[in-house]
Amino acid sequence: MAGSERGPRERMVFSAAQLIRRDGVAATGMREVAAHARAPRGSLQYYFPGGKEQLVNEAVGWAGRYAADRVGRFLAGLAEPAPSGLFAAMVGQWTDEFQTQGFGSGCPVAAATVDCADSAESTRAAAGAAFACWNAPLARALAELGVPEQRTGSLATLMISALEGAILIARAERDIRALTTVARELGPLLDGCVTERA
Amino acid sequence: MAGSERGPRERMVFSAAQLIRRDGVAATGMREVAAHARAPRGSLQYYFPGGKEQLVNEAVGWAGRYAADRVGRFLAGLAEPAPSGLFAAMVGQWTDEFQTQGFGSGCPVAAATVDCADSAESTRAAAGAAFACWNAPLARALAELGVPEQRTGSLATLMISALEGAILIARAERDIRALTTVARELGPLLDGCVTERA
DNA sequence: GTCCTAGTATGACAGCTGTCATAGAATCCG
DNA sequence: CGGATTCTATGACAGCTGTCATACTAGGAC
Repeated sequence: MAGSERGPRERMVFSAAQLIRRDGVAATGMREVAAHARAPRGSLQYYFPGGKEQLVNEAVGWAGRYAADRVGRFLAGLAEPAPSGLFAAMVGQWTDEFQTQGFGSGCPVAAATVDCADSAESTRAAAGAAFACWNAPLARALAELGVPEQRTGSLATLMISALEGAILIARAERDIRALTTVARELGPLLDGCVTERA
Repeated sequence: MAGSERGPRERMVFSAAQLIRRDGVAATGMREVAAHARAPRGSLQYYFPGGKEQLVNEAVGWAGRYAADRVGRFLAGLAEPAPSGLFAAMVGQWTDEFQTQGFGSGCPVAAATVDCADSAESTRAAAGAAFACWNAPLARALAELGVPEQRTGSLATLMISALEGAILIARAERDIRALTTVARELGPLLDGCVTERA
């Protein structure tokens, strides 16, 4: 999660995502984003003529694509292929972050949803798209792991739901307990859905 | 969810919870809370000398107690006692709200967590307490439904996680699909944990 | 050289935020 | 009646927000 070589525009989107997932959308200022990205403040209105809403939407979209990409990498890196292992890898990314970086930051898509679902329609739509963008490759991965097609979408939604909720609880409690719990309880269920060998 | 007969202080806490769950903590102003509660603005500093943080914390605490109370009512009103039915009732409360009131508002505890976990330690603690306050009666209810003691806490956490995550997705997509999905997929798993008859 | 464009730099704007100081009403006690 | 307590009213404060207008610099095209 390091970003420094890219252009100022990309750095600002990346920084926006980072600040949003820490403080929420409303508490994240544009001047702050520029400073965090070490980008000139004058470039904000140049790259983002749509204002803060555009910047936030792009940050949310970036986060969705990032999550989607990771699914593929987790699937490829699985020791033994099983849905429970994939879910454990997704959860593990968060337990690792919380244990090494602290509980300061959560999911930027969740933050955008909570802060903008009723106040900025385009941002709400961006968050919806981000979740969909995350769900699709996850469902494909489940299919590859032997889950019958008609359930892959539902199970992917369940996995994302449980993960997002556990992230919330973990941050509130400053304890990864909720994350390890959902991984442990959901894993067997997911594996129980496998009917074919890939 | 109507509050009008109580005193101004309670009305302000209640209004704060409503506004927070709609717009998030940062976007909710104190003047707005007073206006929404039809309470005098001058009373804010009188009832909440701790400022906005105190008001937010009390709203979060109220929400946690409200959720905990509902678990008992759901359990009592269950047609046939099973964990899946309890979970369906919890989910149903949200599908009902979304379908009748729209997707404008989510969970206030989630909003407080997202907005304050890294910026207001006391609010983060209040959110953690709210989740714990919700988890306890839910775990007890599962025990009463025949789930062995050592798993009740874990399953309660899984239920709350999945519900909170599905609320997020539903708001982002403006579709209750995620909620019905988690209820359908998680129900059988929950029932499968029942070993004793109550 | 000039011209054009991409990107940057500032400063100002109105609007809102939470907080505080201070004064005022209302209500009950004795 | 006086007096105390509880609650309300109001105006001001510094600080921050997103946005805009405007002027500037760099770098290449020709």
